[in-house]
Amino acid sequence: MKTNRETGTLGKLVDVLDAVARAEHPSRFTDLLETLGQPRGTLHRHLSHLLEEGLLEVDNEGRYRLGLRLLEIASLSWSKNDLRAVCSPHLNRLQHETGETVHLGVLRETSVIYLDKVEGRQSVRMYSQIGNGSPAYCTGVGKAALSLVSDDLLPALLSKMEFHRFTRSTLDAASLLAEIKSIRERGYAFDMEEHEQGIRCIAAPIDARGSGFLGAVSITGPAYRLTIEAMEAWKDMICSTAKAVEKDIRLRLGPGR
Amino acid sequence: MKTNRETGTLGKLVDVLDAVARAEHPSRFTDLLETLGQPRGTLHRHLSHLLEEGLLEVDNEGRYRLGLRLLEIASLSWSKNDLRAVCSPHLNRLQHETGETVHLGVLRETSVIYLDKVEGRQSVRMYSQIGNGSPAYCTGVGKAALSLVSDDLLPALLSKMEFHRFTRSTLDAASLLAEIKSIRERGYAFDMEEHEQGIRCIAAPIDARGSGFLGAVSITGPAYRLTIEAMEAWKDMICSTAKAVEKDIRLRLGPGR
DNA sequence: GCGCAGAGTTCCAATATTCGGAACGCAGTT
DNA sequence: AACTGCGTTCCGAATATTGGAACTCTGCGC
Repeated sequence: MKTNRETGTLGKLVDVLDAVARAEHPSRFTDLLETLGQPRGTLHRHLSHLLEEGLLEVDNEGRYRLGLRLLEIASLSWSKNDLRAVCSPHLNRLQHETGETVHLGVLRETSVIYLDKVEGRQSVRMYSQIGNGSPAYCTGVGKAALSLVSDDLLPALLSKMEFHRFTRSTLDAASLLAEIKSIRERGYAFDMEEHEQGIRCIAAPIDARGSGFLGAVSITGPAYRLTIEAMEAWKDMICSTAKAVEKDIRLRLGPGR
Repeated sequence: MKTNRETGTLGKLVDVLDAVARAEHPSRFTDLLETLGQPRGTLHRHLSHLLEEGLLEVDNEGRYRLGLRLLEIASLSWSKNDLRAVCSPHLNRLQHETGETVHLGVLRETSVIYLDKVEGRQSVRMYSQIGNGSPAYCTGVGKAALSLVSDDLLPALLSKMEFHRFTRSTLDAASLLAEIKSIRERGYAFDMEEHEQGIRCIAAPIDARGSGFLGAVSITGPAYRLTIEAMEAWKDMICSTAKAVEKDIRLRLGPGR
């Protein structure tokens, strides 16, 4: 369980945050002791420091939760995200023209992090949230973004993935590579209920390498509305949206100091 | 600029995060050097560690931004927040019955942090405000929450506030205390365009001391719709919502392990 | 009431990290 | 070629972290 990074104290502190974040229930001291394998004294000091900085909170029964300070900082991170800001009007337009839920996500290692979302009017409640990480290999946004990864980096990335079979249609390691090739040819990606049964999606990649991101926009909805025909009808719209975003990014990054 | 906390290394690292978060534009090495007053070598190491952990990102022009990792962690923090979860259905109902935007916020020191928001109109759930901190003394949610603070803690809290006059109606230190007293009597708070010209709000306090929070729900909207009459008509609804939330919290906290 | 077990806190000498001044590299300028 | 702004690397000294162990405080069972 010892991740070997060269980040000294910070690494261990982040480990603590992570353990608290991932835990199913609010963690008690002893739970963390076991999860992290840090010595008692050390863990205790880590916890008090994190508490004092507001990154963690503890209730009167000694259960640790993530602190509000994190929300506060992350909210700033979100509001200042360039890619998100550039995409915002495009997402709204896409939502308006299709009536379905529209997402913006970026690739981070082997998962997708959703940066923004505009919900459809007729919103069937789907679980997807801003900041949420989902596996790249079984989401439209993820596969579209993966299609931008260059061939020399791809194998390393794929080898880091753990392929869990969420539905009957979830791809495995072998078929993913083929899928990526065909996404490159088509220029857009489908998610045919590969992550969640009954939920489909069509996504187009956004190459924002210049600003350090590979991402995608997607249109998501229930399978009975996102028929093959509907998706065919929208493919040009979503691809041109992605292109428009890429252009906006170049414009903003070029002159903008 | 040396904040004297006893959090050793962590304190300095958080300072760096904070500096990057607060900066108007993405910061360069030298900017941070000046803002933080840390020695070159030290700052350099701090930055590389934060980079390696994904808490910061740097573009090819050496400008630092907050990393996505923060969004990811904060999203977990948000989704697991008990108060938020308990309130969610109540907020939806309130939004539905009034048609206006509904907020949930909690008090953190002298500011309010918004935990959730249900927007009027297309029920687009935006992250925008969530996590955002606003001053407590000039927002409905803030003043309602302040009304729950006990008299012996209040002076210390008030003395930490900086009263900035956002609009003609923004309260100052003197009037805030009187206002808090009358909120206690009434049981709910108004924001009569005290933070933003043309925006009003009515809020009811939520006492979740048991789980460590003081908060409030609010209904926000333009002054021309939130007339005195409209707010009068909603006061019972919002107060009973707050009471219902408090009851739900007790239920959930009591038996809940 | 007594003692035991579990959970959390405090202590402190040994050690590994951090600190921070100074020197170095590397553009782009004059 | 010398200069200046910007960032990186180095290394002895200073300091924070480490982690074992002892201590406290419950609550529980006998």
